[in-house]
Amino acid sequence: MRVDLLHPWPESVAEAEAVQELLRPRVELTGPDRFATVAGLDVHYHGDDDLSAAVVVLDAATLSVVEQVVVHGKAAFPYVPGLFAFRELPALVEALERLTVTPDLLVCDGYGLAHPRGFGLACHVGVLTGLPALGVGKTPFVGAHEPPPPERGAWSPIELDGVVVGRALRTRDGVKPVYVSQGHRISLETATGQVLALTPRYRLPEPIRRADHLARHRDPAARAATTRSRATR
DNA sequence: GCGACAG
DNA sequence: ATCTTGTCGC
Repeated sequence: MRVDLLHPWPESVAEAEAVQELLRPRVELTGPDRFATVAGLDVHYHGDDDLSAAVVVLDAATLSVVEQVVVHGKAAFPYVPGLFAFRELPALVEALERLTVTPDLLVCDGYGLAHPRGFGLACHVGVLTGLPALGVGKTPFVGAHEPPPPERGAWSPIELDGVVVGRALRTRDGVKPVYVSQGHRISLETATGQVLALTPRYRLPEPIRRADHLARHRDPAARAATTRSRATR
């Protein structure tokens, strides 16, 4: 698939924030509620700057892998809270461009609307691709919420300045919730339903788990070398 | 063995 | 965020 960056790459914090403000109005909060294929996106860091970005496309009904891509690159921006997306976006975009299929929904590791400027990674990736996108965070990052009841499927709203920007969602009985927010072209209700449907077994949705594993174990030779040197030590 | 969790 | 070690449990 083809992806346009839509803006020059920011050289400063101020420019990056301006890009977010510029693109935020393009976010759409409604969209389809059925998806045949779903892609998980994740990035794994090796040291300070080197990273691997993985995209794994699953059949939404069976959760079997349709296609997967991993690319290696460098972080494209310093780490600044709220500007996290700029570190990973170029590598993720390159991985998406190498796909031969176009997924119907992007499941991002991180936040979407639940973000200080309402434009987290899931919104950014969604706007660049034009595809429905949602974000799943592993830790509470912004906003306030009550802990949801302990049963799988239970949720509580995440509020920022009195506005609901996401949900703390229990995907397994008695296990820490995940934090779901809209990225692009999806309702919060649909995003919640999709996360549950994509999480039959573990805490995190299957597409994200697959992408995490792919990014983490990108190079079996390098991993074997690391294991050997640790054993020698 | 893999995943959650401690901290 | 990551790494490392151990325990519990499916």
